[in-house]
Amino acid sequence: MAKNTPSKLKARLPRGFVDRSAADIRATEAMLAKIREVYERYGFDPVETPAFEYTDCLGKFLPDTDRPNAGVFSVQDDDEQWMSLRYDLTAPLARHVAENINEIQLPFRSYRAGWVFRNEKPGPGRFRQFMQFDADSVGAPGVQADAEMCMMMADTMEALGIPRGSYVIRVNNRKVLDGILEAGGVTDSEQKLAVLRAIDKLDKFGEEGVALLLGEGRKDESGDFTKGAGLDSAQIQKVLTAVFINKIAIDYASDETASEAEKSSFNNPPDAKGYLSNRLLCHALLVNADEGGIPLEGYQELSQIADLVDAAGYGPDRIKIDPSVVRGLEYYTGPVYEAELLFDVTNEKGEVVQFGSVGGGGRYDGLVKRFTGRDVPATGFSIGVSRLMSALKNLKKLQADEVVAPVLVTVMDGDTESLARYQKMTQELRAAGIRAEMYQGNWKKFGNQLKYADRRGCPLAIIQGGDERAEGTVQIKDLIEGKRLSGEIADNVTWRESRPAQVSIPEADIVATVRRMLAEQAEDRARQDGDAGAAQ
RNA sequence: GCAGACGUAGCUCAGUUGGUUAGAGCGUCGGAUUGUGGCUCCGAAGGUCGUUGGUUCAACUCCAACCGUCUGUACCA
Repeated sequence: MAKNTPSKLKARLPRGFVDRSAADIRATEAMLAKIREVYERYGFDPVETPAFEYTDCLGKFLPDTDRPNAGVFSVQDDDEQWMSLRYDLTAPLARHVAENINEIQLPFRSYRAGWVFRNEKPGPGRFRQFMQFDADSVGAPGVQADAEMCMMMADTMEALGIPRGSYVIRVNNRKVLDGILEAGGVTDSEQKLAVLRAIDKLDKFGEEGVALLLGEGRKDESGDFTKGAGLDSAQIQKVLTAVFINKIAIDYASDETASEAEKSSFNNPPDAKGYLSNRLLCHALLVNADEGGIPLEGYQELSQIADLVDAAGYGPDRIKIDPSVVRGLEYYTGPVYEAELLFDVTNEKGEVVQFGSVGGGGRYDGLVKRFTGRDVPATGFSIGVSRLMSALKNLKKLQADEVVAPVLVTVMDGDTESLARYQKMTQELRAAGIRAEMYQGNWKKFGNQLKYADRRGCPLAIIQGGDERAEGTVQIKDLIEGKRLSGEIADNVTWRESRPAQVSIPEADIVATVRRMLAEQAEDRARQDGDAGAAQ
């Protein structure tokens, strides 16, 4: 017999993309709400741009004829213009501001959450579609705008339930890195990039690894060789000293010189003997830079940020000046910052994974100017919502209060008059604000209706057959309690006939009874959660 | 992009020095039980062994290419 479906279509998800479950969506929504609340409180307003932009507006990735989709997903419009799916939310914002520059009142403070797309190799925790949540101040030239961004990031982390000490916002300045390279005699742009990449690998390969990458290169465990930046040993030393200064020369503040913010961060993390002072660190950086012949402007800006956040009560446990922060290679022109989690993140297999940053940003003074020709300084940051969510799952800080499944109104008789009665009961429950649904499958198999309710996690089932209707009652079955009782009954006939956890009530009392039973179940859940919490 | 490992049922995995008809557990569906979930028992469906080509009397097994997954690495706005 021939196969009747010879060319059955295979259902498959494109690699690097995921379907999202109800639980994921609800958790994401909860996170977005918390982030939004912080941004709103800081006086930012929502603005949204579309997923597609003309490719030339997005930045450096102009489709070339060989690989038009390298890095970004691109398509050609009817008129042959190249369009691309956005790969971040910053470039589209710059386009929006430039296009509406005459209507927009600067400084323009806005936020947006949205999906972005990158056409690159997916890996664990790395997808080709993921969500970012950005906030930007456009037309804000001073470092006070950058300092504000850092503080807002810190507040956002805490609003999401990440305790102080479990995250840190690290701040650097692109001008610092440029200055170091300049003083080190690194002028070739390829070489500059190689140096920045090497510095960025600190958390992955350690200081020795970075030193190798700054020099000849480094061989990884599989024997693959990565070519280095080719600096000589004097240059390497200069770069390492300037960049890793707070690792090399840890300079703890004494109580006499500490600010209130620094004092409040004392002993946090708990076993720390003292604390690094952002202000003293910046002082040391300036002195060092001066001696090393490195331009001072970047350091002066960092120093201002240190003073600003300190005065606002943000200690180095929350916002830390760190000259090793690199942050992307493209459009940043001044302060750069990134949010890092300080607790271990484990994957499904229970292994600790390198997590990296969960958000970052910086000053991009040139981005709007590309369109307008006039200086429009801007600064902003982005939170990687998808990444952060997988980390929060770990910390058990995800919105835990599960949405309770609907009450199921079962169907005993399928004639229109009966169906109308069931439908009316369902609507009465809904009108009372109770999630409810009428069984929509094959009603003739009553066992399947309860099986459905069980697997769906329904808390209650409403049952009214001919007998109940004749006496004007309904049965309400507590499926949670019934499940518990099932453990005590081995024989199926007894199990069926005993109708466990089932009450008979007058039809008029459905809403009140359902409401009461749901409340009781909620109390039970709360008690169990409490017990579980206490046991930990 | 580069290197390596892997690819057998919806899932987790057996298996074959190349030889009739490829197995198990779990899951799914049906029945025992036409008005009651779970347990138990009985039964069924589900595979061109990743794809294509090659070697061979014979390929799930050997070879090649491709596709996909995973690991490392490169790139990462």
